[in-house]
Amino acid sequence: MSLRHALLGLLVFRPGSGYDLLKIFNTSLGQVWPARQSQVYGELTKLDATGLITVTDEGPRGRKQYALTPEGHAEARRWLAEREEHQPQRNPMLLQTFFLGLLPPEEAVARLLRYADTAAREYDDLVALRDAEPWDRDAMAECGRLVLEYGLRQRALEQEWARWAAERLRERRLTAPAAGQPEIPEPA
Amino acid sequence: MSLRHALLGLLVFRPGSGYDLLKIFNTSLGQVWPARQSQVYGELTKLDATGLITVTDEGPRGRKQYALTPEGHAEARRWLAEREEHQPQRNPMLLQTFFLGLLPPEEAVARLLRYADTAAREYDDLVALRDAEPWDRDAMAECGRLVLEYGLRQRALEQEWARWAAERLRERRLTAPAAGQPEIPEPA
DNA sequence: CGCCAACATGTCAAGGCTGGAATGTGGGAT
DNA sequence: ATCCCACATTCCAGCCTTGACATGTTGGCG
Repeated sequence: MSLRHALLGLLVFRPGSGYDLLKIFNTSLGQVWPARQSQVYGELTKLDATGLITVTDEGPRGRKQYALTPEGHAEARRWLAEREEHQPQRNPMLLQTFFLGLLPPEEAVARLLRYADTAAREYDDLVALRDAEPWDRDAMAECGRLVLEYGLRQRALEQEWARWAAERLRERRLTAPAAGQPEIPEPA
Repeated sequence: MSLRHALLGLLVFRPGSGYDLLKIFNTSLGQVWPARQSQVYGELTKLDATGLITVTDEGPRGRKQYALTPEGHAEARRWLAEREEHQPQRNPMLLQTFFLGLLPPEEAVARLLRYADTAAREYDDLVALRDAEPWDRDAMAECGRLVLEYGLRQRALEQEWARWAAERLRERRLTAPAAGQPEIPEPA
């Protein structure tokens, strides 16, 4: 339930409307904590009802500007101090990798190499982003830079790993031909 | 909705009961796709209702052994061939990192160094696992090894990144004292 | 002046996931 | 013979998330 805390965190910096917050989710924050429109508006309503945030201003198109209440500020502080133990992440790519042995070896290798390519492309995108943005505007940008760096390294890792895995599978195919296990071949 | 496919994938190798499958989720598979008991049993029931799996044997304590039907096999094949685009992962650690600028610098640095320590410990655990297991039993173990390697590299990355980030924050604290942004200090 | 892209919010059904509770059986160790 | 742990399943309330649909406004450009 950390969407709540992401919103509170953003509101510490400055008050904003659902629309404002949403824009942040669609760019930077969404890279580490995706959230849809309906979810953001819904959560804001709840947060308001709970008294953690409050409407401080109403603008043109029914715009409602939210800001933290003292309770909200306290909750943000509490959350930030808290240690969240990190549980395993759901990773579709690794899930498929787990079952890659069910594909014919050439296909499995090809798949891994495609992963590598994708990662390489994403890496380049992030590099471009890194070089385009001014990262010393404020504390949030400062930390955004840290998170971006993580993404960068992650993509590099993904690429190297996928190439390593492909190589390993290829070798295995040559030395140990058939491990006598079920496969999923082409459909008849 | 990939829990469904994880189950189908496992059942390609050998038939099994909910209990059997659950054990796999609690160890290897759960590292890339966590699932609780209630979810596994629920999904098996649905899968059975859909006709993708079927009960092939009933054992002692109401044990039901499931196996793939031809449709289930086809669906597993379909899924494995499919390219799932990977959307951003929710990452609680990075979410907190994003807001680390709200903490006093020393605390932020300490936090990052704790992340590094955790990652280091997890790394060691995975190394132990790597050296304990025989990874050439079958195709599933083979690929499990690939996934483990990913976890290994991931932990190494996390550690290095966290140290890098801590160092960067520390430097910044010395050169550019206050960025004139809101902070969350100690409670009064 | 008219139009459109951006602004701005609300609502809902359906499905996924969590966490807990409830229930009962059987094999092996003592 | 007994006991206990591992085996084994079912159900549920409640929250989170997704993906749509629905609706209306306004500032600025041509």
